[in-house]
Amino acid sequence: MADFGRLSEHLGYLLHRTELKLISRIAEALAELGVTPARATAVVFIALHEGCDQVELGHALGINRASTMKALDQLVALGAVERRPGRDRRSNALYLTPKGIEMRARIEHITETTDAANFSVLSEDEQTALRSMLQRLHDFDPRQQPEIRPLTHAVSD
Amino acid sequence: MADFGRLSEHLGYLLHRTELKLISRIAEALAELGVTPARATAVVFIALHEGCDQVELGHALGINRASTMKALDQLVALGAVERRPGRDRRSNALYLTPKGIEMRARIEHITETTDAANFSVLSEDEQTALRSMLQRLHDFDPRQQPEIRPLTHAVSD
DNA sequence: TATTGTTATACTCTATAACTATA
DNA sequence: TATAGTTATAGAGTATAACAATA
Repeated sequence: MADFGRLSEHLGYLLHRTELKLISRIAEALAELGVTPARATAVVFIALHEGCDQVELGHALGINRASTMKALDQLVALGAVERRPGRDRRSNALYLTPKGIEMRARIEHITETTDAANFSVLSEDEQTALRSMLQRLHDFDPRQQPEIRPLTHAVSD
Repeated sequence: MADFGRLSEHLGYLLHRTELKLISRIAEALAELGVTPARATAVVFIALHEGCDQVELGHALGINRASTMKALDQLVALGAVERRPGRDRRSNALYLTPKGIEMRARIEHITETTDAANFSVLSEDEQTALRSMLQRLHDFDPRQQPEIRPLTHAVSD
């Protein structure tokens, strides 16, 4: 890594640079299926939530309705997903096609294999500790923490 | 986080989702300076490598010459960076302006403060362990590892 | 009025390719 | 020939805004 001084020691920056490397390997491995990591995530979500609508999918992926449309159009063009009539006449119900079901199996295999290789540099105990830390970092919101106030009597506040 | 089944347990996916959250907070905090995390990284690099040329900057940022141009044009427009004549008549030497120097100080303050808040959910020991793990994950290349061969005599190979 | 899908449009970031000037 | 900067163009991914159909 290039010299970025103190930045190189920042946990946030290290996390960022590491993530870039790991996701590029996942992307490379998934390319044989014709999907990006984001599209693969959509396939997995639809598999686990058969009949969900586009709003639900978009919410899970963290993108809006218009972007969800484009992502879905790609997966429909790949023959992996189909839109069926939904719970009312406004909404679609999303389902994997047989090709999508096979794709999902291959996605899970590829991501698990790649993940295993990427993290094989860590011991089992380290991987457990890392998972715990990442879960907490993900769920933690520093803005909801109370300010630490000095234990002195302020003259005015 | 939405339900992604086994994917939610993958270290790679956890790392990815966590990184998305943390970088959005850094981006939000840096917005007051008018820079993205990537532009801020460029400012820090130029500060540490005064007189570097655009190729060196692009290499450090992991983007090509054309993209480096656009990034630099933005920083020049902000008044943070200037292009001076370089070591020969083809190349530019990049320097921070006084405004860029001040910006760099504020960038370091903001990123350190935000990082401290983001990671405050972990103990000091955990942060040390995390840093060690991220360093190793970053430097590790699973493709350069020898295949594990079974300890049997193969009939043919 | 609110929701769902859709379309058009635009913005950001990146890349490729080609050009200029220098080496 | 190779390198540094530049410019034009294109692609992927995102967003906003507006519209139609439906609730």
